[in-house]
Amino acid sequence: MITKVLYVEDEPSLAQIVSESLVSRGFDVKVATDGLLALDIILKETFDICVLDIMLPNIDGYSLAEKIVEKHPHTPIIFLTAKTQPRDVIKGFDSGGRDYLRKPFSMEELIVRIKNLLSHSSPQPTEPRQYQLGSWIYYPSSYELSRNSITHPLSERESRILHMLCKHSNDTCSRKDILMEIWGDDSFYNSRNLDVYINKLRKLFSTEKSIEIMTLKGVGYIFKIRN
Amino acid sequence: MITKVLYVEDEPSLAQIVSESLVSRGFDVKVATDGLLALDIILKETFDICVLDIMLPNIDGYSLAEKIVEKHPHTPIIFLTAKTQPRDVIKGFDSGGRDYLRKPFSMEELIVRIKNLLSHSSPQPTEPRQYQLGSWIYYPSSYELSRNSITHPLSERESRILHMLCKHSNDTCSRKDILMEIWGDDSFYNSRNLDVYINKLRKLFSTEKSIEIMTLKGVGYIFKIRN
DNA sequence: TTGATTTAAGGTTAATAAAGGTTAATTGGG
DNA sequence: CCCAATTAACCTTTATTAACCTTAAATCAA
Repeated sequence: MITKVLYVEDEPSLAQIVSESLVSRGFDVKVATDGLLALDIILKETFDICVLDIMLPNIDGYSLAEKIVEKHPHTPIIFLTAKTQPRDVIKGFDSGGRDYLRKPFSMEELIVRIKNLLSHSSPQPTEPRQYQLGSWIYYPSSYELSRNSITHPLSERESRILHMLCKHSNDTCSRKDILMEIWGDDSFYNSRNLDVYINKLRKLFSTEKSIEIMTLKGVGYIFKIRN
Repeated sequence: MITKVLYVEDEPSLAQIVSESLVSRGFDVKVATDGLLALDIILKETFDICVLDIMLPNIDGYSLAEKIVEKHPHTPIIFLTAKTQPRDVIKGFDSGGRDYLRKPFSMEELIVRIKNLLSHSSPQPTEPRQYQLGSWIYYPSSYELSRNSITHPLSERESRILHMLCKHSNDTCSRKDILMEIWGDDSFYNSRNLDVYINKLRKLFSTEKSIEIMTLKGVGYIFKIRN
């Protein structure tokens, strides 16, 4: 498989030479020349690895790294920068970087470090397009459940909550995380809103012996799927 | 858990200062001053991470790295060396290194790179997924006990306390540790809360002759499992 | 030294508080 | 008006606190 690299560097001549060099070695490189542009790209596309300069227009590399980790925790990030102080290196690792290479650098070294990270980073767990939930099949993208060629549409809330439970099936899914993810706010903590949806989902799966939404009081839920 | 570091460096003054610095940060450091000695050590002991100089008496760091990878493929290796040429770096990664730091280096940077490798390459010591407790089987991840195909769900508190007892079965488990682990606070020391749960667990296992939660007054509990 | 007494640690049970469940009514945007 | 989303009212379960009891180690008296 071809490796997709996001390379963020604001100095055009450097950007071009490094990018060409990576392409010539078989990488599929996307170059962004400023932080805000890079942010747009990472929200839309996924990459196998990101190579970031730190001093960038609009958003610095550290903040960019944090955003990347937030969205794709398994994508390794290498900083490539003229900042050579230990505290910069530490900041780089703290913001989620997995390697830090000082300018000037050798292209050979960059390549070998990229390969090192790629070969030792856990492969991105690819998100399934559908989930087998007992006798139902759940399609998150179309907000529906189907069984024996009949489909049951889910509302937006129902589907997003179910999707979140599916992504963490057989593992704890905290009430707070669900509230933050679905409503972007956990001051809902006292509201019964989430409970209403859990109740709906439980009713939906009430006939499925292998499916259970278990409550962990004070913590959250476990969506149990037995085989 | 304390992190065991093997540090191989033939220059005594550097070896001492780096080793002291690692120890002061809570690492358990073993220093070897030549390659052959280091080889002996890695054949007998296991480490969480190895930090290697390259130019060493008897066996060079690259060969040592290869030996380490052969025996413990998951133990990350950092090279720490005065050799600064790109081809040396490449050789380092080729021989199984996972990072390469040039001398002179900052102690802070070494620490942060060690932590980075440890946090991204830990094949966690696999913990049992189930425990045989008399005629019950306990599944910590699903918060349930099962016996003869009937399952008994445990509440969050019940399960976490039982899990902790299981992890230390036939060994003392201090009251304070349980309070800290479950409630994150041992000012509960005077509260009867933990006792209430111990009481529930005892009732659960009251019919099991081979299981006993024994009290060590002023200390804690021993969860005895006889075979 | 020995047996009684004190006392701190833990055990037991019930009551209370907090978190969550359920159902129905209300809200608010197409 | 319709329907998903939310709020409200009330119910159930689990966690915590309270009150009182038991036990065993430590202290004390003879």
